[in-house]
Parts: sequence; C-alpha cells; structure tokens
Amino acid sequence: MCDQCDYGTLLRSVGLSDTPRRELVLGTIGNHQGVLRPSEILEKVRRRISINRVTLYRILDLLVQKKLVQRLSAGDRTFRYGLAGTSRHPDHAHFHCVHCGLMECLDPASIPLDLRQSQHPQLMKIERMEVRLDGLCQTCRSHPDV
Amino acid sequence: MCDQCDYGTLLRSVGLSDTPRRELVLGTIGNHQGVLRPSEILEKVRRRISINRVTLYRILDLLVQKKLVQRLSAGDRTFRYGLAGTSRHPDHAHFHCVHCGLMECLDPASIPLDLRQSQHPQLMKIERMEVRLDGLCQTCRSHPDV
DNA sequence: GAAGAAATGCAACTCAGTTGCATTTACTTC
DNA sequence: GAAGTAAATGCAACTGAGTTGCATTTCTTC
Ligand SMILES: [Mn+2]
Ligand SMILES: [Mn+2]
Ligand SMILES: [Zn+2]
Ligand SMILES: [Zn+2]
Repeated sequence: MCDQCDYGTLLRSVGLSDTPRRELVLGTIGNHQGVLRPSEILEKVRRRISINRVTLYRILDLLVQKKLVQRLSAGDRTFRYGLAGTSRHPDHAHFHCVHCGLMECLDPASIPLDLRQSQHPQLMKIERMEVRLDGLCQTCRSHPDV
Repeated sequence: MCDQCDYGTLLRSVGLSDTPRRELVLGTIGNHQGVLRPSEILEKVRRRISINRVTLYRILDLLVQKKLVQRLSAGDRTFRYGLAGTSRHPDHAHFHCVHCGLMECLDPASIPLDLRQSQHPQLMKIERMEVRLDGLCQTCRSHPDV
C-alpha cells in the first residue's frame, strides 16, 4: 500500500512506542496489497522475527484502536486487517472470494463510501461503513477444481 | 417482516419439508424486525418447542443454502440471520451498534444495493453485496452507562 | 406396519480469539 | 551505569460460536 511510509514514525505519531514486533506487524499489513488474516500476518512476521500468537492479536487490537489499521469481516469467522483509510489511501470496498477466501481491495472510485453516510439523518451515530462484495475471484472462476 | 407469509409453503417451495422446527426457525427470523443471532433465535424458538443447538445451526445452513435466509456479519464473531431479499422485501444495508450489538435493517431506498454491482466489469463474478454501518444506536448514544 | 430415508439429539471436537499471570524488555531517576 | 518502575511479550489455560460423527427418533413409502 505505502512503501515509502516510515512505520516507526507512524506508530509514534499515535502515541505508541515502535517495538520491533509492532513495526513488523504494521509494515506487513501496510506493504501488502489486499487485506490479511491474523494467521497470514503471523506467518509473514515470523519470517523476520519470533512472535507469539497472543502478542500479534494484542498488537492488532492496538493498531485498530489507534485507527492505523482497519478490521474487516469477510463473512466468515476470521477477521481481516488492512491499513485504515486516509486522504492518500481513501476507504474503499472489498471483494471476498467465497471459494478460496482471498480478500482484495476495490478501486475507491468505484464505490464511494463517504457521501452515503450523510443520507442517514438517523437517530443513531454512524461511525463507519463497510462494504463487501462476495463472489468468485478470477482464479476460482476459471479453475473450478480443488 | 412478513406476517402474512405462510412459512410452511415457503419451505416446500424450495424443496424442503416443513418440519415444526424449520417452520418455527424461519418464522422467528421472518417475523422479527432486524436480524438475529443464533442464540436469540434459539431462545425464541425454545419458548414454543424444544430444539437442540446443532439442529438450529443445521436449519440455518439449509435456509441460507436455499436462499430463504441471508447470513450477515456484524463485524463481530457471531453471524446474524434475516430474511433474504425478494422483490417485495428488497435487499438493504444494516446498522450495527458496536456497543450493544443490536443490528437493524435500514431503509432499502436510502442505500440502493443493486445498481452498484454493475459498476464492476471485473474479472471476478460478484454474487452479492453486503453493506454495514457501524456506530451507536439511539439507546446507547443517549445512555452512556452499562 | 415394516423398511428406508430424513430429521433431530447428544457428545466431542475445532478454530479464532481472549484472559491471567509470569517473564522479559524498555524507560526513568538517581 | 545501576536500581526501580512501567510497558511489552510469552505461555497456558480458557471461551464462544460453530462443526462433526454417530445414535436415536420421526417421517414416508410401500
Ligand atoms: Mn483495502
Ligand atoms: Mn434486514
Ligand atoms: Zn478465489
Ligand atoms: Zn446499542
């Protein structure tokens, strides 16, 4: 997503100390195209450093809480994590392949997420919107085995 | 949602026999405003008849598979179930209160879910779209205790 | 009403995530 | 730079929602 980002600085900018594990978790999420499961993040981070499963979950919670990272649901029971929306990286919808579980980002322009919130002069307070398209990815579509 | 529906007929129309448990599960979902967790459905159905937890999950799977019922994710780890969209009951977005877990249906007109699929002449095959707004419901908003 | 099929129940299991507490690492203060 | 404190990490056990395998019950069909 953002190769030139300094993730250490980013961490400190929200009041978190930049430990090796936090920096690697955030970097793994930020440098990946699409969103990731905790198990995938674990695997990637462990190529660089040893990290406990629980530590990863705690770091993910922190990053979400500080709004650096976004927790998304794929319609299954495993959360996905991706960089939170910013002006440079606007919020966007995601596509989820119901066959292989792949979850990828859609072009922010194709489904503008922001304006629609204003169409709801409701009594509740809307904080965020999540849009997910489910279907078959290109691979699973053309390759009906497995 | 649909008080005048005959849920037995609805079950048979998709090739399922209408057993007492299936009819009660479908009726519970269909007559409720908003979407329900399995635990809530279980509680409601058990006021009428005894039913095993596993049986409920199997019935829910069947109803989803036959497209009578829709499985929604609330951003937490528990699925929600509501009637699937039809011409009379069009598909719509849902609001989820991050504080109390309430999940309610939004006016189908406010966020038209259909047309946007056509904006994706992608290589993947889109089967459905899910739109969820997260925030605080009216109660939790005005009542910040608990 | 017997035989076979479908539906339901029950116990054990799985998987993702959480909790409590011990240990290690990073910051302060002297 | 050592001691003391706070924060971060590790480890084991736990939780909650959902699933699986198989036994039992209920519904069909002849
Ligand atoms: Mn994304
Ligand atoms: Mn609904
Ligand atoms: Zn796929
Ligand atoms: Zn609420």
